[in-house]
Amino acid sequence: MMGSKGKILVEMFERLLRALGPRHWWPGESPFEVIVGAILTQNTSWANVERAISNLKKMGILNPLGMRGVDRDELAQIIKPSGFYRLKANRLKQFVDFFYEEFDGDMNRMRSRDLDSLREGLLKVNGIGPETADSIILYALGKPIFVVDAYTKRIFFRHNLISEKWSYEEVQGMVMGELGRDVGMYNEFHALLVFLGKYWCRGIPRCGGCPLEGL
DNA sequence: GACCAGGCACATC
DNA sequence: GATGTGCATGGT
Repeated sequence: MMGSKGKILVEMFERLLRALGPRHWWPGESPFEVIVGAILTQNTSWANVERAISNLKKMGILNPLGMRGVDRDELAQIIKPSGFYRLKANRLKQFVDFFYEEFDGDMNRMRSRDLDSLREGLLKVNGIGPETADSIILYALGKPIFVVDAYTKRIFFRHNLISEKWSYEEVQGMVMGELGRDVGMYNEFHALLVFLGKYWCRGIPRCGGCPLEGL
């Protein structure tokens, strides 16, 4: 039996999907590209990440072997447009090290690890926090975990589903408890919330005419 | 020129 | 556990 918050969440999801259509997330041609994007987009606009991704593709190093081979300082210059570039070059290197140590650079092997131990492992990598770990698990590996981000918190708070001070795990736990495990829905819901946050709350009008008006 | 963007680690209290 | 700060580019 679904709680009252669950009903609001479902209504929210259905309205957003109907009004905005499927978002086809995550943009990226491979799981590895999705992971790199997840790290590069930390506190950074996606437009800037796209430039960095495009540079990586041009250099032919948007793959595990290529990224392992490139020099850290050179990598930093290549991803410069994404901002925090020295920091992020380190983080990408740390992830690739982890990827080879734990999974021998094999995405299928990574995918075959169970969700909880995978999340635990990812969180130990310096530079991978809860949102990045969950984005990797959901969007690169297709496992059922709900991704929380700044937009999600803001929208849920404004619709009285959470308080402002709920932790990441509390928000995530609420959603997963109410909705049950559904990879397809988690995928679409998070994408829709980000889209709404970017192009409606900030971009175009304000609250007037918003698909969630009155909820 | 201020403010923001699909966070995270680390220092300090 | 809560709060503050550095990290850096490019768009509005």
